[in-house]
Amino acid sequence: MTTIYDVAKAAGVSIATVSRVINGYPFVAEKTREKVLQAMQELNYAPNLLAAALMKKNTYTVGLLIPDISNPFFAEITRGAEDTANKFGFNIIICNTDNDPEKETKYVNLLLQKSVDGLIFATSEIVNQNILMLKEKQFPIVLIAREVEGVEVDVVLANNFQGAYEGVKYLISLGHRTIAFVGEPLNIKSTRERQAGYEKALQEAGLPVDEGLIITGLKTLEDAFKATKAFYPQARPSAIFAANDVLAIGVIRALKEFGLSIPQDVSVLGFDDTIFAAIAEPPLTSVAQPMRQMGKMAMTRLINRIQNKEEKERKIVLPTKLVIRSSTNFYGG
Amino acid sequence: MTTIYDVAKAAGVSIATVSRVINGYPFVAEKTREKVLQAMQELNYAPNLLAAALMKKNTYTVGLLIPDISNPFFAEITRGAEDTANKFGFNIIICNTDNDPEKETKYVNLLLQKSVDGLIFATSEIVNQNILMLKEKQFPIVLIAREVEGVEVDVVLANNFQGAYEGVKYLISLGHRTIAFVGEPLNIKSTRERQAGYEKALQEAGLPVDEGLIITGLKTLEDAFKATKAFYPQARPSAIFAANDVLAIGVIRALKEFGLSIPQDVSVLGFDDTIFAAIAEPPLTSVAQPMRQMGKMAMTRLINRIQNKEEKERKIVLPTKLVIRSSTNFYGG
DNA sequence: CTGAAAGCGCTAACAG
DNA sequence: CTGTTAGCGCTTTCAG
Repeated sequence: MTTIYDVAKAAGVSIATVSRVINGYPFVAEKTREKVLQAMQELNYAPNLLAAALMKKNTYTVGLLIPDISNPFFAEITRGAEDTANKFGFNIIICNTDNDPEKETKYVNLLLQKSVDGLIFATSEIVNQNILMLKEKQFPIVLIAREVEGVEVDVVLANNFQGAYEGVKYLISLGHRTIAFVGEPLNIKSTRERQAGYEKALQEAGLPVDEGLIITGLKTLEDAFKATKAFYPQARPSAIFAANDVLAIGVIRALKEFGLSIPQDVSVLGFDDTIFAAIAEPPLTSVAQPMRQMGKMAMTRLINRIQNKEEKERKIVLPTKLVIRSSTNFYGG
Repeated sequence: MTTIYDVAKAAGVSIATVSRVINGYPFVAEKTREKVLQAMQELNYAPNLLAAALMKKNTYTVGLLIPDISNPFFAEITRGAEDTANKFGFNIIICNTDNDPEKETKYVNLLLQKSVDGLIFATSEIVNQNILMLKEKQFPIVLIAREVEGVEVDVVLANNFQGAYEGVKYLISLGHRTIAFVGEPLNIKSTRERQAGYEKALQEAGLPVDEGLIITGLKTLEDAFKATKAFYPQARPSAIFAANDVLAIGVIRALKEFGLSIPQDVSVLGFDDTIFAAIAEPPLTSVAQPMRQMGKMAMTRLINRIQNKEEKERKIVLPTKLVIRSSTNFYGG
């Protein structure tokens, strides 16, 4: 490994001068700079960032804690985050927490020992010890996709309420009057907001909010499949709003087993607009969360915070967008 | 930040001794060890791994270069790799290269400056400068999913030939006699191997290899869709083997537009068994690559290499597995 | 078994 | 504008 000493010797200057040109320090004679630059080139020198970090107190590395990278939703967020990290010369360490607080804590501690400059959490539903601790230390963090109440921290998320509201309004505009809501567990705030948006749209249209049409607590495609098999025969909605794409696919699968056609017999609306929506059969109309954009914003925010700690915490709410494909149609159409 | 000096002072020993207990050095008096441990506890001390790395020459961080984390295939590999990295106390930095050699080079250089202990490449189709350079430096690397000819490096991949062979044999056992092959560009070695497996199965069954039934050079769902629309009417195979799941979905979509039912009219076989296979309609029979396993093996191998550099390079070929779902059926069934 | 001392490769005052 | 000198926080001889 060639070090700053080798360069200094080759260029006939002191290591301080070499350090100055490495870091673009302004008051270096043009001639000296050139000598140094040339020596660096010739020796194929690249500064050891570990050593630099030890003094400078930053590593240009941040951690990204997500439940599971194999979930396309988080993979998209990660892509957005990594792209902008890269743009600013940062790298990201990814950590799959599986929503396990202990795993999360272990990761956080390890990353702190490695002196990462900041952390993005795409994982916590409720405030936890880690976030509190980091917040207290004034360590740069930003939360993504899920809001956490009770602490002032930066957070970026999509407008779940508005997205659901507009999606259901669209179904109503298609002539649907009996619209079911199929969602995840209610302890997730985004589920509650999506449900609220659904109800608001109904109410605004003078339609009743029927408990029998609201099924929540569903986590998997299978759950949605079974729930639909169970509730559809009595309820017979003409449209179903599923609070995420995977649930929507479970719904569709169950409907098909009843011999129904989508969207001729029943319209189905999803949420998230992950890759699943495009792959589904029929391709799913879905409320798109700007996943990459969320990753991008979160990272931008984090880097900002890293470089300028005194900024005030902010909640950034990104708009959703209804992506119309083939799973929705006019009532009776 | 509390340092090793604080602990030493609190425990009434030298920093050398503290360092020894941190690193589990054996010859420390039990009493001393306990004093130190207690001081560490009380001060809530955690060693600065950056400083340690500067001396020890390892960071317990490795880089993972993939084309795109938002591609479920690579996301699965990443999950497998991260899990085992974590198990061994390593972290991974992920890098999306988009198959761009320049981006790759930039990442490699940056990661080297950050002193990562090793690198996994899930990206390179052909030998490139980066790999050659790293190999020459004896820097620990392992390649994954794609074989690269011309260098001796560790590589882990699935048995593409065998997988294709068995998949097509299965179609033949179902009674199919006219089986098409729909694949990616032939400059990708895995495509060539899958095609070879397909041909071997046909030949072994005494079936002709018909050029008109072999379509390659396809990259996207759209490509497969269009290609199928174009070739199906003349060729009329009773089964189609698509060399990956996304292509299979494109094929199915085109077939449905012809008013055909899957698998009653045409059987479709995919490859990879990504999440898409389960989501597809109908759920896809697919040759599964053990993606997580591949990530796991690659990481295991890398860590081995990091800790024991003189090992010999190896090529690890993992078996595939045919996952039968609903897109395949008896000929005429 | 333990401590002193020398560095890992770099940055950051401080003189000059 | 440039060099000297302290470290950053830790590991590792080398004595003892």
